[in-house]
Amino acid sequence: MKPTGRATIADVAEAAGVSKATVSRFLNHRERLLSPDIAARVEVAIAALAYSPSPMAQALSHGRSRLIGLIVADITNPYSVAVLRGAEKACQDAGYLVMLFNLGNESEREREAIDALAGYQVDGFILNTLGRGSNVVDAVTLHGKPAVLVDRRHTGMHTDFVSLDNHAAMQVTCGHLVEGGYRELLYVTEPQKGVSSRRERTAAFGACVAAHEPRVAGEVFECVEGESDALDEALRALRQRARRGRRAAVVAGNAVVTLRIAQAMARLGWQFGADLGFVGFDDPEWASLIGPGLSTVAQPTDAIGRTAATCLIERLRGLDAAPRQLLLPGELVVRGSSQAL
Amino acid sequence: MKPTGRATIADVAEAAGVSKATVSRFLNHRERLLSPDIAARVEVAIAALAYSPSPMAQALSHGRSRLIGLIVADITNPYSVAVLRGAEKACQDAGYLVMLFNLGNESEREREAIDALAGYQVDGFILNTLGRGSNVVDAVTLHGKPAVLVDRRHTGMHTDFVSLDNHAAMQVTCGHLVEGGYRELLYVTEPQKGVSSRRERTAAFGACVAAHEPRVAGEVFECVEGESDALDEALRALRQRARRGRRAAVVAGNAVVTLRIAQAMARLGWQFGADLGFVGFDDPEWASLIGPGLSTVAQPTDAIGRTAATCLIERLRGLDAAPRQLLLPGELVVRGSSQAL
DNA sequence: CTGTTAGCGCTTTCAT
DNA sequence: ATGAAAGCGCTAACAG
Repeated sequence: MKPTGRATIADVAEAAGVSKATVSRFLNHRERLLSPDIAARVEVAIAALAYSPSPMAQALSHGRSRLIGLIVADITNPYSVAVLRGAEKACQDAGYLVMLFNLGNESEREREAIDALAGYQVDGFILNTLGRGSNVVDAVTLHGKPAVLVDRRHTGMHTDFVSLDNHAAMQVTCGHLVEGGYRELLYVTEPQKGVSSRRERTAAFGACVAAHEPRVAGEVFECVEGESDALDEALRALRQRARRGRRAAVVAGNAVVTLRIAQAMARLGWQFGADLGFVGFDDPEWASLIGPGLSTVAQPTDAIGRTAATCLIERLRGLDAAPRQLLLPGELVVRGSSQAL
Repeated sequence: MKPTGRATIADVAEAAGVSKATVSRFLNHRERLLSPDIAARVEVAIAALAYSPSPMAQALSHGRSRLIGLIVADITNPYSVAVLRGAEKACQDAGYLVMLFNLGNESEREREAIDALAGYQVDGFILNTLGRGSNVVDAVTLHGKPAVLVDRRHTGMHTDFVSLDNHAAMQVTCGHLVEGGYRELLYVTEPQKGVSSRRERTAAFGACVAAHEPRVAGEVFECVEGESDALDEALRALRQRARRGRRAAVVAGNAVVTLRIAQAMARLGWQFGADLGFVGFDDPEWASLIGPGLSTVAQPTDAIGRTAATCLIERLRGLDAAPRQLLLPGELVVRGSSQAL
């Protein structure tokens, strides 16, 4: 047995009585430039030896790895995982394997991640990263590989971009609340910093409120990790404002915030819907379990991941169009927490 | 510019005025067999060219890839993700990269996954797979790579194994319930099939009940996906039995079942604790939000992943001990759903 | 100590 | 249509 235990292209060549080049041609150009009888002999030999080519060697020689590098800001985030899942599926279907790099929320590691992945000759990148310092731009373009951004834009980055249609989703959400009689709205987001999705959603919220003014009033609260007192206070203030017949509702900017608000309400002993309207972004599995049910904006995470992978693979196959923006629609799932009066 | 854009070992060699072999030695054997002045020259050249070796080429030549293949039965499962996270961290710390393969619950793909990963010369495997048909055994040993199993054993597989200490965890759980006055216990699990963790937990439950007999009675219910009626019925039956002063409690075998039971209770309009005691396995984020709080057995998922990776890396570094079994302790988190009377 | 030489497994001109 | 040979970037004998 060979050191690796696996048959090599040389073994197949010998078994078939042809040259390595011929076997390689059979692999890559199939029927195109091979006489049928030779092709048949090679095919038999391959089957007999259970040969399968080494992607590593192929990558080294041909420059392609059939690998896609996926960089995720925080794999703890269910949203990221859901996207990852969709992307991974699409990649596998297209014959690509995913190499995963988790930043664990340490944005400094972005560069490291890209370099590491590039070292393995990944054919392209799917990036769902922090995006504060956009040094990614250089890093990626430096390696000359195509990339697609998910959920978070990088200013000045000339690539495909896939994300929830934040503006439309927010519009539906606010519309639903206003229609249900809610007049005092509070939007809670994680600190916006440079994260584009957070800024877009916040901006969209502002626009929606503006569109309904002066019937409706809206505020934004940045919810910092660990400072739950501040959140409680913000909720209390919201409820104060609601007193004179204007129902109040809170809108959460993402899954993390949704959870924090739910925890805050539990601390305060309030009921969703009854004491305060509530719509969460992202649709956690527990949304239907809690109180009268939690209304949410569900993201098409699987489709987002899938779309991102598909975009990238199209580029890898040579598509040379202008950078695309794919905004997928969210779905407002109405449950008890935002019921009309 | 070179085709890849990156400097190669040859470039460095030329810049330093030495041979490629010397550069390679500098990389791999550092100070050992190099004269200080040459080493210095190489070091300068490397820095000047921002050279970093191609892991691909190294893998091809030296047989090592610094890659670890991680196969996961279902990345949708938060447990798997948590483990993945821990493992990925430990791998990165040790200079390894993770190649992820998600089976998406299709056990047939196990073989495909192993072969694909082996093709990329992964140095070893971390397996959290289905384990019904243990053809994995052959596949892995065939490629002659070390592997560590997480959560699920494969009978006859001669490798390290990392998991929750199911027996101890179940013992604590049942002890807690019995002490709290619960006498009619129902253990709900997904269909056991060949999955070792499910069988172990079920067996442990049986043993615990036996230890408390005849004071305590216990039953096991296999909860099939989609057949929620059957689950409702089982819960009703449990409550029937509880009537004559014997409090009843249900124990969930994993996170999926925990969720299903919570949903069933919502359907039935029952309250945890009050109407029925409840302890879940795995500690979902919503455990504290629902009703009086859901008691759970929290798994040390991060430690499990970390330990698995560490085990594997030790093997890669040459450790040649007998297969180890690392059972990590769970933690019973008591909340309102299993309160004593 | 250092350079030379051969591969690792595959693709790809360039001849034939 | 097929084979021979060079080379992808690196490591590992083998010589000096």
